[in-house]
Order: sequence, then structure tokens, then C-alpha cells
Amino acid sequence: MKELTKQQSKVLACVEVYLNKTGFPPTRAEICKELGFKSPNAAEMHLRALEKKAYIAIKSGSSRGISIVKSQQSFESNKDQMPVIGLVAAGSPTLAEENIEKRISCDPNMFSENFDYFLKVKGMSMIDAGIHEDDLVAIKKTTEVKNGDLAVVRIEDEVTLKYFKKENHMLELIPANKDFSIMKVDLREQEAFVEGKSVGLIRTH
Amino acid sequence: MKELTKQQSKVLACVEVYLNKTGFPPTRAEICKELGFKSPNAAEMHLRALEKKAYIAIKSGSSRGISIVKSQQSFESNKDQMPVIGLVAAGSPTLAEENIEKRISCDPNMFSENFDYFLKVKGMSMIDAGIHEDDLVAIKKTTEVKNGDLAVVRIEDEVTLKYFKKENHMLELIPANKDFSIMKVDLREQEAFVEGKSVGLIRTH
DNA sequence: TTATATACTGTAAAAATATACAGTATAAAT
DNA sequence: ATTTATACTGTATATTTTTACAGTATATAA
Repeated sequence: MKELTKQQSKVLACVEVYLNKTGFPPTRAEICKELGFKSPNAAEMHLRALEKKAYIAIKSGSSRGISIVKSQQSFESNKDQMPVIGLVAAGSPTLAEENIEKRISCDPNMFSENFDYFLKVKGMSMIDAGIHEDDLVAIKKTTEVKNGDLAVVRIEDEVTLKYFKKENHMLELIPANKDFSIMKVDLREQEAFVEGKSVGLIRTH
Repeated sequence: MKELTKQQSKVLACVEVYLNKTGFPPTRAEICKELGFKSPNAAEMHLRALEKKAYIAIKSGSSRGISIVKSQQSFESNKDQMPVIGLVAAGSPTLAEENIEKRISCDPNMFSENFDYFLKVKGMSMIDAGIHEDDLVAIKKTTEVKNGDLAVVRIEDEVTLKYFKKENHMLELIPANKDFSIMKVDLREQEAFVEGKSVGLIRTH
């Protein structure tokens, strides 16, 4: 494998970063904008050089038709240290350093949806859903939660992980344990903050 | 997450396959060609529906500006890919390529002990241990299993995941479901092979 | 019966994009 | 001193691509 020039290396990195960020490759113009070139041909020439050196493949005539053949640095965006946060009764689960119990190295995309942190489960309220104490539930930060989703909801200072059900102004947080009762909140009287939803679970035996 | 129609599902799969194959997303026309549509608007409409249902994001005005938000099949992407093996009734769970359903990129050290593969759970025999159908149990290949461990044991051609208990020559494989019975094996009469033990579990919600 | 949703065809135009061509400049190699 | 390679600018254009608009057809629900 031939060596890359400094500029070619920059262009390849630019393509890889763009790809990581957006999921699709950049156009010549976008590379120019990113690296400060003023002519699309600047990007073109570097891309052709990268193609000749077999770092990328270019599908002729296709827009954004760039594919990475040999990644420059192994961009390990897929392997991160995902934070684990205790499900504390009081306060929102924030990613502030003091709330992070530990980090687990795993892929943010290991579940069907990506996620932002693990929540460590306390109590038995979801036992009938096969969610045990100390299980780590993968949480995606989002406010878009649908009925039936397993959601992280904060009411005043209390954070809970429950099944979500909202009909008009009535919010129900439903446990999966017959010994626990459904928490009903009238949203006209009390605020409820949806912090995220579960996309998966891991447990250490 | 809203359900997809059959056609929307096809289109999403088409995008994912194309992305996997080429490294960049398809155009409307390419989707049409792949799925037999005769109008680019057919693809366009499905993509817009997928966008509305938050399965993809579309960067307006950009060619091939499609990014996957929620992958339909949790499809393989990168390295540290741990194999997933179906818990088939017959035969030992081997890592032979034909037994690998898919691979999941994650860290072999994400649990307290490292592991070799995931076993996809079939049936409800461990439901009271919070282990559901289609959960992926992380298995470490070992014959050193202690009483109380969740073990993968093969007897003749049948592979089971059960709690392990051995006293002298009597092996008991104990399910976590009162509707299932304990499997008792007299090791003087029948052979039992310990394939490994569970060190963790992951589940996609 | 009338909507409403799904699932397309067919066309067209505007915008995005690749890519060729003609140059300029600089440093290193021959 | 001349070539060669790297590294661009600037312009132009053919092509690709998105995307809007006008329809058709079918099944299901109200």
C-alpha cells in the first residue's frame, strides 16, 4: 500500500469523518468547504489519487459515490465507553461525572437503536418484564416516547423506569409487577419530563 | 416506534443492503430499479414515510442524503463482532459459519468475565430468571461450571440452557419456570457435555 | 357512499454534482 | 535548466438527483 501525501491524508480523514457523522460520503464541494479549497477540482484530484492508491473506490457518475477501501486510522467510533448511571430516586439522571458509576466498553449501536447511557435498575417494579435489580437498561435520550415504550420519566425529583402510556392529559406509568401500583399523573396538575426510552438491556450473571 | 408497512419495510431493507454493499445510500432511481418501481416518486413516498416514522433521516437537497436512524435488522457493521448462535434443539452450538445467525459488535469483556458467543434463547423455560425468548445470553466456553451457574449442557443431541446442579453422579438441569420440570441425568447411565456457562445477557427492546 | 390510506405511474423542472479543461505556483529530482 | 510531482484556482457543462405536481387503482373504514 502506497504512502499518502499530507493533503491526501487530510482528504481521506475528511471523508471518513463526514461518513461517520452523516452516514453518507461528502461531495467534492463539501470536501472543499471542509478543508478550505476553493475549487471542486482540488478535492477531485485528491480523491483520484486516493483511488489510485486503493484507499477508496469511486463509482463513476454517481453522486457521493465514494467508499472506503482502507481506513486510514481505524476510526473506532463503534467502540465507546458507555456511562452507567444509577437510577437514583432523586434527581434527573444526568451524565455529569459524579453520577457515572462506571463505564462499559461496548458499541452504542449494538441494539437496533443507538443509545446514550446505561441506567442501573433499582427495585423490583419491572420484574415481570424480566428486568431485575442491577440490570443495566440502555437508554436513548429522547422525548419521543410512544405508548408501550419503556420510558425514563422524571416527576418532580423522582426518576422512574416504567411502561409509558399517555391519553390526553393523563399519563400512566405502569410497572411490570402486580405488587406495584400504576402511577397516574394528571399533566394539567403536575409536570412530567420524559428523559428517554429503553432500547435494550444487559445483565451480568 | 410505529409499525412499517410491508413496502416501507422492503424499502428500508433495500437502503440498508445498498449501504452495506456500497458504503453509500441509494438514489430514488436505484431503489426503484432494485424493487421494480417505475417511478422515482414511489421510492420518494416510501422514504418520506420512513422519515416520518423516524427510521431514517433525509437531508433535504442532498443526493443520497439518507441516514439510518433505526436499523430494521440489527445488522453487522464493525469489529469485535461476537457471533450469535441459535439455540437449536439438535447438535452442539458450534461456531461453524452456518450456525451463526448474525454478529453483534461489542466488547468480549463487557461482562465481568469474557465470553465467546451469544446464544439466542428459545422458549420460556427460564422466564422466572428474567430470561425471555430471543434474549441473547453471553456464553463463555468452559467445562468448569459450579452448582447454581446458568450452563449450556448438551445431552445426546439436545442442547439446553439451565441452572446447573451436580451431586455425585446425579446431574440436575433446573429450569426457572414452574411449568417446566427438572431434567435429571444419572451420569453413570448417560453422558452430559458442559459446553459453557452464561456470564451475561443482552436484550433488544 | 364517501372518505382515507396505501401504493403506485408519468412527467418535468430546479438544484446538486461529477468531471473535464485550462491555467498558476512551488518544490524536488534529473 | 528542465522535467516531474504536488497542490491548487476558476470555469463550464453534462449528468445525476431531488422533488413537486398531476393522476390512477385498490382496499378498508366510517
